Amino acid sequence: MILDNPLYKNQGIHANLVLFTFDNDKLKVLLIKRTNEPFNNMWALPGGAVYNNETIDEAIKRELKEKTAITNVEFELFNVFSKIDRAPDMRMIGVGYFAIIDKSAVSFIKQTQKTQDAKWFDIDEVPNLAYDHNEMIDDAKQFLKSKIWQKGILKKLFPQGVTIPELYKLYTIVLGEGLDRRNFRKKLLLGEIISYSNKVVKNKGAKPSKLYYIQ
Amino acid sequence: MILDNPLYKNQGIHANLVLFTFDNDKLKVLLIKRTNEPFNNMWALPGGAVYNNETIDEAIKRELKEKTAITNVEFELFNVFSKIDRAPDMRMIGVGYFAIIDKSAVSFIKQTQKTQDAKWFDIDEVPNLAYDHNEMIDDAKQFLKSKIWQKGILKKLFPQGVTIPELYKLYTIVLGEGLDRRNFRKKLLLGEIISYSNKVVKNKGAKPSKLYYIQ
DNA sequence: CCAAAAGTGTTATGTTTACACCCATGT
DNA sequence: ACATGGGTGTAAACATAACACTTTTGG
Repeated sequence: MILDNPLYKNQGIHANLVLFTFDNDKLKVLLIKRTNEPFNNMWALPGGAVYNNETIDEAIKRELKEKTAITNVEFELFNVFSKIDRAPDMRMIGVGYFAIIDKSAVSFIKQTQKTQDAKWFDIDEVPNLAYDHNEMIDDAKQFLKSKIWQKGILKKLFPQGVTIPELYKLYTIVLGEGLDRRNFRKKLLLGEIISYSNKVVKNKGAKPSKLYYIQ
Repeated sequence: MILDNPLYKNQGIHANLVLFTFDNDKLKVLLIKRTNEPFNNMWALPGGAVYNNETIDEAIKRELKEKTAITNVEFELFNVFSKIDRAPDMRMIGVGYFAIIDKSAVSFIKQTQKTQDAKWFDIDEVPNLAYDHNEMIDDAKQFLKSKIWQKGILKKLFPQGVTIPELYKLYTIVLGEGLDRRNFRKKLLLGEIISYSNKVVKNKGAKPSKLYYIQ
């Protein structure tokens, strides 16, 4: 009976992933250049319509693999988007997922078939995107804010270790200015979030930074 | 083109609301007795299929009003459910919303047309429900746990004031045993969550409880 | 030698935890 | 009078906030 009712007909579900990384002191987001209508040739978030034979989680994994060759990403729901006209042609509900991975995935993407279509954009240089994907990214940034003190996020971002100044830049971008550098360091160390690796990283014209591992 | 692809055909979206209240020292959830197939005569969460001419938020409001006459409820997304067979007949994605309201809404429901169909169930006495609604409720309980210290929740639950023992029972149910009564009181008062009303509430065979307002 | 950026410690304030006895009421 | 359940305070541990000078390096 539902099938006959125009109020319910022709609906679909989009699964989209806002995938962040932190590279070269910039917060970046992965975008794909579309090669189909609608929004052909526009940049968009990775993702697409959910198949009938898969869960939304599976759809995200499939789409990400197809379009970027990235696998083994853990992601998390952050919001659902249901404006009536968010997609042309058809009523599509958008389900937004959040993930963050380390910058070594940058080169990984470049090895895929669709290399020319996938690119990391600085979060401040995101162009106009297909659908409501700009809105999704804004929302995901807020979500990141609420999760940034979780060790899990840091482990995913810095599996090879990190310096405190590098972390400080990340937190400044995500949370905004105004963090005290000394208290920041104390929180990371006393809170047992990082531990010293006995290595240092050289800096041009300045004292070397100590390298820490995420605990 | 999407319309012709069996992988995408005949999908729909369910919006469901897990509506909690706290009444008579019990955490309760609102259920509706279904009067249509599928799952005719089974208890279920309020909600239903999202129309093409409304957002999911609007669908929740409409369904709740239709089935319980309750309006002006603030709700929040807590999860999305996408198991392939969660609905018979058709592929339906379920979007779960959370809300909590004060117990005076109990009588409100009884004044509606569908009174015999809507009932508050003690959270420990929820029967087998239609669809995956038991799973949704379990999930919403977890969500409540993460929000229970927010003043907004308490304001919605106790607009007419509350005693500390009553709050203590709520927190014990939601968070589990093991809260220290004196520290609990201190947190509420020093944290400026509640403030004394100069009224008391009588207790049988025991000292009266002070009544507090949520600040 | 100097500019740039990283490293470092103390004090005060607020928050959380642990813990046990007295008080008002109804029967 | 007594059982029931509500009310109350203090000290220790821990977390957060405010605040400025010294050290290492490259040019």
